[in-house]
Formats: sequence, structure tokens, C-alpha cells
Amino acid sequence: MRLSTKGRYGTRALLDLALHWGEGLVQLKDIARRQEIPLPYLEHLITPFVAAGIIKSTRGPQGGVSLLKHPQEIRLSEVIQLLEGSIAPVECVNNPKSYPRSNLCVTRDIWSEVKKAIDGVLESTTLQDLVERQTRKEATARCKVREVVCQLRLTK
Amino acid sequence: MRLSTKGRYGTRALLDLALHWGEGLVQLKDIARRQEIPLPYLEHLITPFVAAGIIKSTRGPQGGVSLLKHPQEIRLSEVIQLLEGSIAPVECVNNPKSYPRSNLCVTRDIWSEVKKAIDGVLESTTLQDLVERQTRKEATARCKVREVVCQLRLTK
DNA sequence: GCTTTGTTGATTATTTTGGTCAACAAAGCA
DNA sequence: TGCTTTGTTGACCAAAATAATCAACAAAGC
Repeated sequence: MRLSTKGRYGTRALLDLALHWGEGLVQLKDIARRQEIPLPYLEHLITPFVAAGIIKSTRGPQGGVSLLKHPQEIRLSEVIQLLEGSIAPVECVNNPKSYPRSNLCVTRDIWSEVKKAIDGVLESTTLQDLVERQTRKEATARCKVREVVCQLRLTK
Repeated sequence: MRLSTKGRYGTRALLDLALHWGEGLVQLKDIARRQEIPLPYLEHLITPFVAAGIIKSTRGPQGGVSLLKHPQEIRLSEVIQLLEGSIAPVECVNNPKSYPRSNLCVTRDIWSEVKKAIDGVLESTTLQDLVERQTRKEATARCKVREVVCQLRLTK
């Protein structure tokens, strides 16, 4: 049940773009550097988002990519779907007709429930949610003076 | 996020054993035939359950395997754990210390929530639950006479 | 001791993963 | 115009995981 690097890298790349929302174009090489993703690999990760109209790209000097939709409008379910395809744990959950015994198969029902549980989390989380969490985490780590235990330890 | 055949076959094999609970030993070749699992492969799938004390095995003529615990006592989470290891979508969710930046990583938090959602389903489902669902499904398919639409079509 | 069953470890083919590389296309600037 | 900078595309490849298979072995029962 592991997510491949495609899913992990891709999500980080989209989060990086969301963090730069409103700042114009962001270059792939900068995303690659910040998120520690090989640039030639990142290029392939971006493709499906451009095709899906979620990312706009511009070539040439000072070119780059940026989100076409507000981070609030981009659900994680959509991101993972584009990167990894369906998150269904088994194929027959996507395509019941391909599996003639599916109407008697109880294990299939369970995998279907697992899929719904995963969907529940991914559907209800947007890139904007991630941005806000990140901002909150960074604020906490910045060591507020009046706190007894200095949070700066976190940045070590 | 796909389950491998290990997880699917193994779950079916355990369900098969649960369906024969109380009937003594079941031979691997019968499980293999009913569940359409290659016998030499099934042998390897059974091993971890024997090691974990969930299955008892006896060699020799009329030997076979059987559950050591009541199907009610065997959770799907345990089954999948033994077959596939942790269901965490990313490694850093299992082992936060291995990933020094985890306390700032918001994507990790989301994968952790996904893991919890999956766990929720698998922890709350036992083999006995699957047995009961199966029984109920078969009863429905057996075409109750007073029903207008004959459910026998399902068995085609 | 022979047969039937499960156990174990080695081996293998195929597929998926995780990239890399090179040729290309468009945009901007001298 | 031609050069540089960026993204695009498709071919390619190595490594790892998957999904088995096979053979030698061990125990149990007749």
C-alpha cells in the first residue's frame, strides 16, 4: 500500500507551487532544488498537471510554471489521481464488471471500504490546507519569546 | 496504493479457513483450488501466519492447516500487516525519527491521516465479519421464491 | 519404508519504479 | 536573424519488487 516517489514528489511539487501562489512563474529547477527532486524526473511529474489544466507553463527565459487554480480549489484526491491513477487497493474495485464474481466477493467489498476511507481524507484536503498547516508549523518553530520551552530546538 | 497479490491471495486464503472454522484441517491444495491461488505460492503465504501463531499446520496424510484463533479474534489489520508489512503510504510515517525534517513536513502529516483512515477500516473488520457478509450474500443469491426479481441471475 | 502432506531456500521471469538522456519547441533578447 | 533560456516529449535503462516456480527436505500416518 505504499505511495511511489511519483506521488510523494508530485505532491511536494504542487505544495511548493501553492506556497508561491500569486508570485508569478516558478522555475522547475527551483522546485527541484527546494524539494530535492531530480529535475529531469520532475519534468515528467509536471506533465499530467499541465494536461489537466491545473498548471500553466511558459517556456523561454524567465519562464516557468504556476498554478492555474487557487490552492483552495485543488484537492489532494485530484493530485494523487493524476500522479498515480486510482488509489483503489485492488483493480476490481474500480471496474466491477471486469470481475464476474465481484457480486459474491466479500473481500472486494472491504477493499472498497478502504478506498472510501482514503478518499475521505484526500477529498477533504486542499493544497491551501497544506499551505496553512505549513505556515502554522513554521510559526511554532520560530521560538516565541514568552514560551518556557524554546521551540528553536526544532530547527536543529 | 495497490495491494499486491500477496495481500489479496492471503486474505482470501484466511477467509477460506474462516469459512471452514470448526471442520478440522483444511488442505492447502483445496484452498489453492477454491481460491485460485498457485499452490507453491500459497505455501509461502501461509508461513507468516504459522509463525505468528494464527494458523496451526499438520504434515502427513490427511494433514492440513486450520485457524488457531476464532475468526472473531482475527482482525484484517493483523492479516495485512503479516502479509504486506505496514500499510503506511510512506515510510516516514512509520519511522518519524528516520526523517529529520518530519516535524516540519506537512505532507507527512497527511499520509499519516491516510494511514489512520485505512487502519480504521482494517482494525474494525474481523474474519468473522467477512464470513457473515459472505453467508448473507449467498443467501440473497439463492433466489428467494417470494421475490419478484429472481436473484438467481447473479449466479450466471 | 512408502506415501502424503507441509517447510524452506534458491532461482527466475516479468513488471514496476525511478530515473536519465537527447532531440525538440517556444519564448525572449541582442 | 541567431543565441540563450526555459519547458516538452519520447526513448531508453538499471535496479528493485512482484509473482511465482522448483527441488530438497521434514514430519506424520499407514
